[in-house]
Amino acid sequence: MALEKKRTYTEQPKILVATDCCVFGFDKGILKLLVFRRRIDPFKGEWSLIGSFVDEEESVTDAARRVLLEFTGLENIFLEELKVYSDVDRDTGARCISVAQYALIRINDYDKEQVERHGAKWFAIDEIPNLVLDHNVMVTDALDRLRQKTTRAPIGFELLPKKFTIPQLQSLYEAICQRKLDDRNFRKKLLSFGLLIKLDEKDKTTSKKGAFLYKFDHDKYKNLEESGFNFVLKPL
Amino acid sequence: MALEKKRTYTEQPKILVATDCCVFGFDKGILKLLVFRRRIDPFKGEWSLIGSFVDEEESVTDAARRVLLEFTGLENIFLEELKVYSDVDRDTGARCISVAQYALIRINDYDKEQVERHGAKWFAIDEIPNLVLDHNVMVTDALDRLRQKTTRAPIGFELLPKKFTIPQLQSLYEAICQRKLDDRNFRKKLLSFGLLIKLDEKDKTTSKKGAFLYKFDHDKYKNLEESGFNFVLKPL
DNA sequence: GCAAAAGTGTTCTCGTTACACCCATGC
DNA sequence: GCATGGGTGTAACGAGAACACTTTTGC
Repeated sequence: MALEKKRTYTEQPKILVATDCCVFGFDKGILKLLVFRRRIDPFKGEWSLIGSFVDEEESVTDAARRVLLEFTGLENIFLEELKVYSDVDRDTGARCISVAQYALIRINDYDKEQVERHGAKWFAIDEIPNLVLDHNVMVTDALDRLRQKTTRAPIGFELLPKKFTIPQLQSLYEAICQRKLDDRNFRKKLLSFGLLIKLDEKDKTTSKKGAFLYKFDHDKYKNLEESGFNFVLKPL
Repeated sequence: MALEKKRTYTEQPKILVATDCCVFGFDKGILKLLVFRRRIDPFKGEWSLIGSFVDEEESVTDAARRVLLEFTGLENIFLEELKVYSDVDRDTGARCISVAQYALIRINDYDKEQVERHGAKWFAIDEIPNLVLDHNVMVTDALDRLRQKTTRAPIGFELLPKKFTIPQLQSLYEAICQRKLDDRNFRKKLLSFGLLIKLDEKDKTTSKKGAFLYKFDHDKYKNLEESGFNFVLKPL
């Protein structure tokens, strides 16, 4: 009866708690992950997710937002808990559990200087190098989650500029789903939600004709969501 | 630059890590939660989820399985991580983060003596009392997750006896979804997966005619799942 | 013989899929 | 004027929703 013996908080073992963050970005049709050179031993200098130990005076989320701000200069970005990695020997440096998270950022918004100063680098998701500890597993799990979640919530928009074109949006979903989608059906479906606001501007960087820019209507989505609406993109 | 200063593991703050488990059962058409009387101060004697601190020598999952075994006598039950609760002041006893989990058990399999010895009790999910700390929030979140998950994975079966009838299964889904389902459509859909094995026995406890018993075909499901099959029950 | 739960089929609707051509423009 | 990517409509199909009656048997 372990619990019978341990009646007070002070007799309990304390544990190192870290949080590691899979930061995804989307650039020119390619989904990318931000990694950096680890600064502490063991494995100092090897590729690692962005992370930190959790401090006494902050929640796990606070800690994750703190490192994200430090590494990218960005605040108010999409961040969601993935899962806890707590195998006793997962970290060869010390017993340490890690709360993995994933974040989605607009790849052109971040502070490039800040990123470079930290030795961070973007890798295409199919070219991710060996990472320290169990970080490659975290990335695999995060990608699975991202694939699931994007089909059931409009979080893909977090990876695009505030103003985007339908072809851009489609290429994002194609990168996430790892397959080609039908132009007409994709456009029809996305517009049918009534959540995209068509602007009077065109983006001409990818074609001579130019593609109309849209904004995602966050307010309308919030309202719809509260009244039981479900964003569902595909039966996968 | 918090990280610049903190270069070694040994300078890091350690934190108490607990795991709390929402244990669900299903009995006579009602979804229930197992809670118990807390044994440590503060709030000693009040209703609480089943939980424990995580030990140096075990993973979070190990800790959860340890308390589940201790409280119910059950092993090999469905257990999944929910999320981490880590607000700095969530626990008034000490800084402590908790990894919430949820478990599904066959309500007649557990060891009743063991449960009573721990002062545990089943509550219908719409009659759950005030629980200590943030445990009521955990339960709300666990119910949301359970509702989501049961529509996308065949985990409902974990709450029923190994042999069950279609009407039983339907009443389970009705309890989880909180609404009446159509008999014919439900039966048709569930049987269409080809994952239920019809037995030669009937259960006569709820009707004179008796209803045929079925088993869930776990092996077949594993195979189908690997080849990309998705169990999808409803678009919610 | 009747109450009470188990079991069974069909139609309608709507969303998903598949598919091919014209449009606007910079060069 | 032509190459390039943007934008549009329709028909066939399949899955989900709605809906009512027969069967079995213990009392």
